Amino acid sequence: MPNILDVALKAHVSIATVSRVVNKSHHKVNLATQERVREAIRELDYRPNALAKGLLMKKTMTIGIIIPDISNPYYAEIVRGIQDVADQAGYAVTLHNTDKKPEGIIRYIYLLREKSADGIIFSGGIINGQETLSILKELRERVVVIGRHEVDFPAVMVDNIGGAARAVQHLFDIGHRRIGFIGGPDGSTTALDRLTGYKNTIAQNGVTFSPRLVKKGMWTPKSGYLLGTELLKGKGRPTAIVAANDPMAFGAIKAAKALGLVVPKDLAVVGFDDIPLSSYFDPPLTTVKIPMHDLGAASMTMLLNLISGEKFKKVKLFKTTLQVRESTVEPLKKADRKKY
Amino acid sequence: MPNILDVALKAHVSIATVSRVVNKSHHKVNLATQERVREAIRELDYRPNALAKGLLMKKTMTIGIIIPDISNPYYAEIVRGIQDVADQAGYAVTLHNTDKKPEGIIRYIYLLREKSADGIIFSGGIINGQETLSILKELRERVVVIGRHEVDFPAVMVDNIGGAARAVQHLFDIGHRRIGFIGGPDGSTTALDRLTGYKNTIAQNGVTFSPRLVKKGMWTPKSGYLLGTELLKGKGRPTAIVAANDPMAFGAIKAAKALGLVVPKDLAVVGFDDIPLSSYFDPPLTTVKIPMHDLGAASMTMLLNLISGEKFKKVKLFKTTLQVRESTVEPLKKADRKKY
DNA sequence: ATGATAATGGAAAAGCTTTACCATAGGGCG
DNA sequence: CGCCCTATGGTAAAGCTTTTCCATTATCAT
Repeated sequence: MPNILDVALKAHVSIATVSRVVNKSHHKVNLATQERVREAIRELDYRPNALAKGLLMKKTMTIGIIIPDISNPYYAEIVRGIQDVADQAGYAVTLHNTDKKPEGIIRYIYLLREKSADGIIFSGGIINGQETLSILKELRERVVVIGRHEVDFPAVMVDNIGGAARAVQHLFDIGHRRIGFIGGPDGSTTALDRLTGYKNTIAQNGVTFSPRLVKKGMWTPKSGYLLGTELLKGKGRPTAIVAANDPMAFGAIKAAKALGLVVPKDLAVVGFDDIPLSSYFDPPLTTVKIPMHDLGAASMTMLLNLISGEKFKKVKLFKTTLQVRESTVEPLKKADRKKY
Repeated sequence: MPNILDVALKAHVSIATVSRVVNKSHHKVNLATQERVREAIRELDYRPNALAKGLLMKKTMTIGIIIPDISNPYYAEIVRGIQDVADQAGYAVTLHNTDKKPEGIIRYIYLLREKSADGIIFSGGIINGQETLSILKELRERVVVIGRHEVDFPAVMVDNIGGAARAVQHLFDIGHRRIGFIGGPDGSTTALDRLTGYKNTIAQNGVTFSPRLVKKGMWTPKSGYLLGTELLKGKGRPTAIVAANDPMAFGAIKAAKALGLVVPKDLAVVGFDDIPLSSYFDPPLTTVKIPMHDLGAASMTMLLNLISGEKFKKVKLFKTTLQVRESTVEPLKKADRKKY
């Protein structure tokens, strides 16, 4: 690979001049000289070495994303949002999945630090423990977090509590009283918030919380199926189920069908996230819509602000909306749908 | 951030000694000295700067992935496979989406070259044009391609032609003669191969190709719905449809239902890929299973071989298998299922 | 014609690591 | 007791860029 000296030699100028041409320095360079340099660059197919540049400038134009699992559509969509903004701004993105290895987060933080990443975006998983915090402290000005508020970094938040509340209230509104909940795994704040919204709302409607009606899933359709079956086979079966994400809702619906129940007549089901496939399901899934792409985009925008040192609001909250479809109610006329 | 000199000073040794301790050089270092160095490293929380290291060693332990769109579950799964292997081997991964910008590929190749990536994995999208090829030529020994064979790089292949053939043959076997096809967009070799398999197989079964029965989709459920509607509304409607991926199959099934058709009685539908949700759909989707995770893992393994200079087989072909479910046939007993 | 100023080009340092090569000191052996 | 070898540690170069100061040249004006 040619370096700047090769170019300088070929164009019969100094490396300083080459750099000035490449970086459009305000320091003036004779037009003819510029052309000579550009010609040499073209012939050699020269590109400045980003490693050397990064080393000197303390800027790598690279940020890291740390998420549990890219094959989860929820995170895939967030990552896409991040990338769209990052790419626009000239930043490259490295991706790191933390699941299947508990020590993942710390390892990746160190890795990113070694590689001089300009910033980090976290989503999901668990941030805690003294070690993680102390490591993060050093990077404070370069971290944005999605979906958690208990750590004092800039954050993009989702109203999960409110979303779950709306889902549950919707079920009460259409007459349900025994409402099951298929949540996420321990340690996920998203899962916790969604559960909190559920608890709050049943209490508000004068129903006592029954631990039997609450299960902890693993975000997968399979766990939705398994836990849905448990919920529906036990005595005092719920007439409605809220699942903490759409794939688990699909699993629960499958479980209901396997038991001969008809959705929504015998069992109403509400999901969470509104992944692209949810409206194509049969029945189309009522779900709490999360603007995943926007979440990602907003977090990257924040990080950009952080890097450039601009002032900005440290917390951005995204509202959730309930998409009412046919897994909770028989098809409605448009006019009626509005009230939810 | 502390550097190696800070450590050396603190431990009262030279930087060479520090490096020896850090990199476990065979050059021996007094045990007491080692401990002093390690102590200093711990106190300063020192980590070697990967930029400087990469610059010197010409090795960055980073590879790039260039794909059309991470929010497509097909690619998300491939990326996960790549990452699992890469992570194991200590490599970080940068991700680049090419859709929505035709010049994407070239831009990312240059970017990766600037950043001294140790290798690149391509999947999907279109590689052609003189410029792209000439750029790639310089990188020849560091590129692995997934799903295309017309360029002379090491490749991980999928038997898309055979898969489509099996899907179509299955439909013939259960009595269908008018079989529609919802393919992918122009320029996608995957889409092309799947179409070829379709064409071959209808010909083998003595049916003449009818352009009317073939549509070009965009991989999305929406395009499946739209094109499914077109297919089913026209005269001489097909009794079966093969979709080039699962989301489009879901769309087509929704279209059928909207028209009052029952799947599989009035219309049989086969998808492609077998994404996790496919078996949870209603009816569970018959589909050509692609081992996406393995595809990604295999490509990264190849790239690792390429990097280490080991000999390896330059082309790895993955077979596809037909998952027969209830979108083509009423539930079968296990024994019967075998024959497909 | 000469001095001053503007226009342009160059040299060198900093950023951080690894490693080949060199230097030193101490111990063992003759 | 002196020499040599071995064990250990140090020095310096290479890898490539950007940018700050300097230096040079040429042109213009007096």
